[in-house]
Amino acid sequence: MPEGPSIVILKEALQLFKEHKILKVEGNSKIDQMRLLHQQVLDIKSWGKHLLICFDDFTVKFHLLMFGSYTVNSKKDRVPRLSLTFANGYVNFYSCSVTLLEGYVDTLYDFTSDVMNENWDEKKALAKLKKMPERLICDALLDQDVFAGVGNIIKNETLYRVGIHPQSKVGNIAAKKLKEIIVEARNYSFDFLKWRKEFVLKKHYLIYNKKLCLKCNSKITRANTGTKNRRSFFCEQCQKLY
DNA sequence: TATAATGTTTGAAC
DNA sequence: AGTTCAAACATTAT
Repeated sequence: MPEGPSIVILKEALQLFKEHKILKVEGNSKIDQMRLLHQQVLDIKSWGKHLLICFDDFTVKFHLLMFGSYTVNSKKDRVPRLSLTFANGYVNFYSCSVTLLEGYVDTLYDFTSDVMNENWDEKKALAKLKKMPERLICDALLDQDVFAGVGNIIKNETLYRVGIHPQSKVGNIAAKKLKEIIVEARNYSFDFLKWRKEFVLKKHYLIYNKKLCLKCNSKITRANTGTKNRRSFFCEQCQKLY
């Protein structure tokens, strides 16, 4: 469910509630639910893996973490974390993190660091990478301050596409190559979005969960890498270690 | 059926 | 006081 492109799909699914008033709030979330009641939704946005329901002086942030889910105009057989009812339908969120942030959304988020956002800024991403020469690229790609929205699947697929070993040190990668990674992280994220919408994401994996390299037919290495210790799939032949 | 997985925050331990 | 790391949360496909 929860890498950036999936949250874009969620955001799009909720646009019908924009400018509508909340008629009912339910769920086991500990946030001050009454704060939302009778309020008008001004906007519904996403930033990386965050879904943001925006009101004039506060913002409700949803993070689906690993297992979160949602339904629109239908319900699951368990208590939702939060349920919002409008005149034209309702949305339920399950097993996710919900936080109420004070202030209007644009004062809280920098959308230039969201790979899915129209204001994504490659140059800022490059500048941030240059400040972390000791980090491994597998960790840097998962850093939400640099690549908001990139998750473990996007990380692996991006690195395979650009031919870079996940355990390469950022400082050892030439700026030109870093730019390629930055461009491809966004490119692949949009491919992910398109394929996810068509329910064909998995069949387009080139490396994630694969056994053999599609380019050279050698065995794909699977290992937990970086300080984040997340699963990496890579081809020792086709992905250069810097 | 047991396991592992698209993620992040928290707080204990050092 | 700063860093590190395990625990917690929670669902579903294999």
